[in-house]
Amino acid sequence: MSSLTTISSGAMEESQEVEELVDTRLSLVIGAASRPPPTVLALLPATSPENEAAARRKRKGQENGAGGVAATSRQHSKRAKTVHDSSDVDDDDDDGGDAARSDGTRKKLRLTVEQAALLEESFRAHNVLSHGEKHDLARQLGLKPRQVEVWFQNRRARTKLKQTELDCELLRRWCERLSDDNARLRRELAETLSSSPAFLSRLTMANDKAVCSSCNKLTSARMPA
DNA sequence: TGTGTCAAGGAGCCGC
DNA sequence: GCGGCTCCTTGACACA
Repeated sequence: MSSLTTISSGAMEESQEVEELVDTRLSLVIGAASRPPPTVLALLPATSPENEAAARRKRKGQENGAGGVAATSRQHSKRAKTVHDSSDVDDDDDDGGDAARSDGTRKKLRLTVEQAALLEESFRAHNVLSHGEKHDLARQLGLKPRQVEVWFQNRRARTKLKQTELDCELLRRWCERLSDDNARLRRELAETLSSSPAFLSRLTMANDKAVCSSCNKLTSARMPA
């Protein structure tokens, strides 16, 4: 008798390794029960334009050395714009907000409870402001439009950070669960195989595989071309 | 005094 | 080319 128990081709079309079959097929069954939450799935591609842009920036930053950013004509034009931006706040002269002090240091603006509450409320309504909304809100709050804009930008960043933390946690739990399931199924399979040779034959037959009689492992039944 | 939080500055990207 | 966005960083401030 050969060391390989050859089994004829079965009905299954797939020609994956049986071990793969055990790993993936069974995991998929588990997967159906322990699928990652939608938010995590949405996160998985990790190739959103934003992420890619960030990665590009990071790479570029590294190329230019930590912190040292090459001065390009683009930067110069942007700098000019930024200067304009901070003064775009045409309206609302200095209300003490972020005004620089005479010694060059800047005074930190602390929003009042009322201001923060109103900002939160409008953020919940919609997290991006139109030009008009920004100015209206600024007038209501007695702040500069630029300050309202900055608050929304920072608020969006905080929201995103929170969501990322949440997704990481969900992903971590999902991985743990998959590992547990995988280990359990491996145990169950080993038990089944050792207690039921007939089952093993059916399994291998279905996948055109053979069982090595010495090590009991599954291998391809086909001869190399 | 060390640390966390948060408003603001600045660079770079993208869409119009 | 401009405006608005994100990301990263900085600096002021509160608090243990």
